[in-house]
Amino acid sequence: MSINNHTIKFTEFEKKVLEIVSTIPLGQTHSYKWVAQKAGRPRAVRAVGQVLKKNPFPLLIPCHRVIKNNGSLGGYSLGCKVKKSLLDLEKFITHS
DNA sequence: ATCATGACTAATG
DNA sequence: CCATTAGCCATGA
Repeated sequence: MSINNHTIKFTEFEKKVLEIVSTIPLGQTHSYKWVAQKAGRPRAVRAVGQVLKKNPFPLLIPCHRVIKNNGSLGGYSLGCKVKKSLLDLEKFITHS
């Protein structure tokens, strides 16, 4: 039994974005814009989306905590329903 | 090098 | 509140 030694190639931009998203604490949410800014590319908002869409480890990297600037959900690789559920759950947890 | 692709945003009707 | 629109950008083909 072995785990394939796949080498995942990351772009600097990707690494930065993923890293940043990883820092978002439980129960909190931020916009794609926010991430873009933190990554030093204030306008690369759509690009951020691209990265999150390819997110290798959903759940491990809390990309579900990233929503639109206007407050609406935005998308999610595993489905918006899941995203919403997770956010509700986390809100519930941190609110208890 | 060029082009299409979005998990976006801000502005407008 | 909904629809459309132009601007913007890192990627991959």
